[in-house]
Amino acid sequence: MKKENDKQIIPKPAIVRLSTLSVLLENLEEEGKNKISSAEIGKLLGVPSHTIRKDISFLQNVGTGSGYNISNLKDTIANHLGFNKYKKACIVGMGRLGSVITTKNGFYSKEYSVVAGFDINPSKLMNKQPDMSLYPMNKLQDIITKEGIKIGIITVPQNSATKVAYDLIACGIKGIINFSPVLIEINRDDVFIRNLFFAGEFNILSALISQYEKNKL
Amino acid sequence: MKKENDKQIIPKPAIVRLSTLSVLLENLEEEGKNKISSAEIGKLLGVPSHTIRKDISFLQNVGTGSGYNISNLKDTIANHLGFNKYKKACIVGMGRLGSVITTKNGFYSKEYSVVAGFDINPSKLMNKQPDMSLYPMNKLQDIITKEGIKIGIITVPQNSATKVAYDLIACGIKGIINFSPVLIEINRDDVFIRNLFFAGEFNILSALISQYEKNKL
DNA sequence: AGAAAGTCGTGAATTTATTCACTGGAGTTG
DNA sequence: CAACTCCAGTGAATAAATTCACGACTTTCT
Repeated sequence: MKKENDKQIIPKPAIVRLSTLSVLLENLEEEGKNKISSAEIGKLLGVPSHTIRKDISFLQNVGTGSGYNISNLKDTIANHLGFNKYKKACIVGMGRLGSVITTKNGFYSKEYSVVAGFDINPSKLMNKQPDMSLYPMNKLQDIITKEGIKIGIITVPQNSATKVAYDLIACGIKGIINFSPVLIEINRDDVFIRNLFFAGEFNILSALISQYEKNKL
Repeated sequence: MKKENDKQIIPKPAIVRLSTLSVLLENLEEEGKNKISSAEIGKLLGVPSHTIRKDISFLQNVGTGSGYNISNLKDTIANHLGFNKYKKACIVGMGRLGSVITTKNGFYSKEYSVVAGFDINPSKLMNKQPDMSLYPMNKLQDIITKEGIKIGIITVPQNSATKVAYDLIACGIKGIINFSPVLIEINRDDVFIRNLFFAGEFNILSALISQYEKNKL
């Protein structure tokens, strides 16, 4: 019932599940719910309850003996996984996609904020968004440094995505959400990229469905 | 050098890597490149070369002894993973996000097509897109059945996302790309969901960066 | 208060995925 | 054409992640 060595490594799949779980907890909290069991969480995440308990056990004890207090659990995950350290992001590419995902609506993150937007095209910089400043590309280094931004979003066309990624990394960005359908080659292990291109997601679903069909025979 | 039992199961992480690889190959092919080695692929995907070779070995032999022919490899992956079976998708929620991701630009998939869009709000159905038909929600079953659609995209607000998901599944959809920040509970193993909500991605990056910082000490 | 039902936490067992290490084919060079 | 280099494929070893099984704590019910 104790945990001394805090440097224990958490399996990457567990990190991903816990990160997703956190979004769920945020919503449940807003709905006024305050308690949840590992079995309920498991159903929502599509994994068995023991996987959830194991994941949470990499953090610290937080269960009450009868379910988890949602608010506590959410805070424990955030603290332990370091969500609170990197809350600001910037986005490069203020075209339609860039504008939409930085508009504060139901799809915008409640916990993070995109504080700066960049574009090569000065006319795009007129798409003023509240709570967000727009800059030309030559301000990249300045703003990222000044604001201490560690996460960048790439919504530029394919042909410039790689260059943008390298620029961001050179400015100290450590995490990238990439919507452009190109893979970015990086030779360092301190920078993380999440590729969200739709073609890839289609492929994955298609493959999973096919595998299921094939294996059930 | 042979592979009889085609029902061998492919590790899920391998499926995801191969699905992503396919997008990469598509791009390289367009650029006129026609050969690539496992080492090069590995750098782009951020994994070691032997992982790539192993992944590809779950398919069938396709290497030439000196690298892979890009076009062959792409076709082998597509055939083996069944990409060709499910090329049509539909989308529910024709708001700004829905409109943007179905606009045929650099972010739109080249290999798949969203053939139908649905929305509760009839006024949204005026956002006419070329190559895509828009319908009210009561046409869901009709169109999905008629077109044989197996993949659905959810871009509706949180409060209706779950219901939409269940409707889609009831209509025979087997794969869902969900942009709404809610987790959808499903009790069947033949339906797959990819959650692309941004808050989750932020959390994941934030956690990965923090873990790196912590473990490197 | 005692019994029963529900739930978490966790070391150990098991399963799954990755990495290793080596074989042999393919292209290249002198 | 012989020697060399590069690279894919793969069974076996290793590492990682998941699952199991059970002890301990909570709440509920009679």
